[in-house]
Amino acid sequence: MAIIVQLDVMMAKRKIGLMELAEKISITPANLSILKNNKAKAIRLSTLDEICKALDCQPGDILEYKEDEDGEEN
Amino acid sequence: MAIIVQLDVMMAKRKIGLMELAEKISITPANLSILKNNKAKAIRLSTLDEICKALDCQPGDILEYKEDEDGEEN
DNA sequence: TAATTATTTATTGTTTTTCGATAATTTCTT
DNA sequence: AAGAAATTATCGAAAAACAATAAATAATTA
Repeated sequence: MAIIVQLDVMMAKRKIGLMELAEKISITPANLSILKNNKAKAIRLSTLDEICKALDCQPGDILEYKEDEDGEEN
Repeated sequence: MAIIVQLDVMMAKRKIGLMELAEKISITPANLSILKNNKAKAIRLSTLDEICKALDCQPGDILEYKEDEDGEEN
């Protein structure tokens, strides 16, 4: 797997914490944390939508395709 | 919903048709068509990965957040 | 125009995964 | 140390991917 979810950067830029963002996009902090730390295997476009709206950014600011280095499974 | 899947552009750029891409990423043409025409409600990161790999592009080339115009449901 | 190919749409069933709810744990921060 | 924030884990329900398939529509080509 070489798709990386990079929420940290935009969150820092917007100065918003996980709790606050979670509330804004109506998702539990637990699930947002999973998303934030690349533990999610899929994402609903509606969720991506909420995130982009809340952080005022594009999917490309959050999702990155990185050439497979070794040592990844999935 | 304001997340748009824009596969057409990159496919044209790479001169690859739906059938060929579908085979490359190991998904049925039917399902790829659904994805291509914004009928999908979610996407597996593994699928996004395959697409980026096959089209040699970034998620941001394929996914776009567009401010809600009216007349969309979901 | 007819035949062929590519694409879209629809249906059904299986499997995967999100997501809420919750609790416990760990990591900041003050 | 105490409180807040973040992570991790578990369970169950609902949603959705995806395969397989078939049928319909659009596009291409002979």
